Amino acid sequence: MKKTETRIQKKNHSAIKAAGLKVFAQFGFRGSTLDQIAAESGLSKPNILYYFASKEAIYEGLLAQLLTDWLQPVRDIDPAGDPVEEILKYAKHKLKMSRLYPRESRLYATEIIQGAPRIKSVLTGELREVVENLALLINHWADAGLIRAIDPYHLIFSIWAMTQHYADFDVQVKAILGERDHFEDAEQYLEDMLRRMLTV
Amino acid sequence: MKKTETRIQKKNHSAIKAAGLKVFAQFGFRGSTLDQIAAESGLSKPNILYYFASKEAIYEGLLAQLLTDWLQPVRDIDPAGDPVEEILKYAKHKLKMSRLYPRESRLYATEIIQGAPRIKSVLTGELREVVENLALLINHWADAGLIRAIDPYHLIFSIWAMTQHYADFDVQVKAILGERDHFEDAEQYLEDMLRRMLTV
DNA sequence: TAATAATTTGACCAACTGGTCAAACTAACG
DNA sequence: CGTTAGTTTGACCAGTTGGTCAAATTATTA
Repeated sequence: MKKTETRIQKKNHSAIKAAGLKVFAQFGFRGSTLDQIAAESGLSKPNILYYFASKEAIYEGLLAQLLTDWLQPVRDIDPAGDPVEEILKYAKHKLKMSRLYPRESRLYATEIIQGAPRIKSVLTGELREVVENLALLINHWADAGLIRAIDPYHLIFSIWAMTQHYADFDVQVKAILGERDHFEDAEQYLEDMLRRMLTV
Repeated sequence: MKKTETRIQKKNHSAIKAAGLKVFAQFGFRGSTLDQIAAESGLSKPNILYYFASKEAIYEGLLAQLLTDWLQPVRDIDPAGDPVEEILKYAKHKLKMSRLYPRESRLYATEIIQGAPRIKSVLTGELREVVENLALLINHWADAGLIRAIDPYHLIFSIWAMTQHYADFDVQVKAILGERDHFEDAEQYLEDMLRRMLTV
């Protein structure tokens, strides 16, 4: 492939992606403008289009990156590990992502809320497959008496919902709890919840 | 006040609000256009602006309605009732709202994700107050030994996150579970989770 | 039914949109 | 240092945006 990326190219590509992430995560695809991304990145609009073919290309690049980053940790769950600890590890990882990369979470949320027009095939393809495998594993663990019998899909949804909530609804959480960091309490709560749900 | 609302006014006001809800919930404020709302409502663009002062007026009307609808059930929680059943009743009500009015949930989600520019004062005002009272009540119940000691704020967040997830991430849920209704299973899971979290 | 009030619309506008392009500029390299 | 490849930009374009307005149409009521 094209490993030949100039120093300038590298810098500007990432500047545009960072700016695009910031803007798209807040306003969604249709609500965002190239002018906003230009202003945010410090580049001119034509200059942005020199590095990316279109507004959509920036957006789709971000989404693609995101999806691989999110799917991997699910795949990394070890079937041979301790079930409760493996699920807990995954949930904590997801929560950490919400704390460190809330914009990515919001970008994904806006895309899904809008009906996932550009990634529906990934949802019914890769994502579904990965989740199905995890569900099988959880059922297997339950059958082996290692965890309590539980609906694996809704368990997964509850982990996603709770962890992403702290990124997506950050303003609301802060309006209620104040500005100080609340992720430690959230982790405590999440761990408590999962342990109670998974052990008999 | 102006109780004098014509038959036509009533019809068109609600047609515009319904169309606005549909469009805003999908694309957010900035991503939505009056032309879309016009097409969706079957009215012409100037006609819409005859009933609402601006695009923003439609949006803010929807948000205001939504907020009062969402705050009321929290206020309706009965301090004299059975703690677990009261919390369960609220959670189930919230889940039913997600099933019956997913657009309202998505509209709220987009607004919050975008930083809640138009309702931040409500969040730090009414919402915060209502949540604080509920948190006090939950702590009170715990002190009385009626429920397990638990972080009331994160409990509330987990209820919100899980219930709204089924509305906001509907496409994703359906991509994984298929198209058939999954709210019954969700309710079962939610009830199981809350009972485990609230009882010793 | 005639007059009045409410409703609807076509034509229009200035600002903004994503995107183009030739020309100017800058970095890299022999 | 000169040439070439890579970068940046101002000017521009056609389509869309929220919103206006006078005129036409329709409903209400005396």
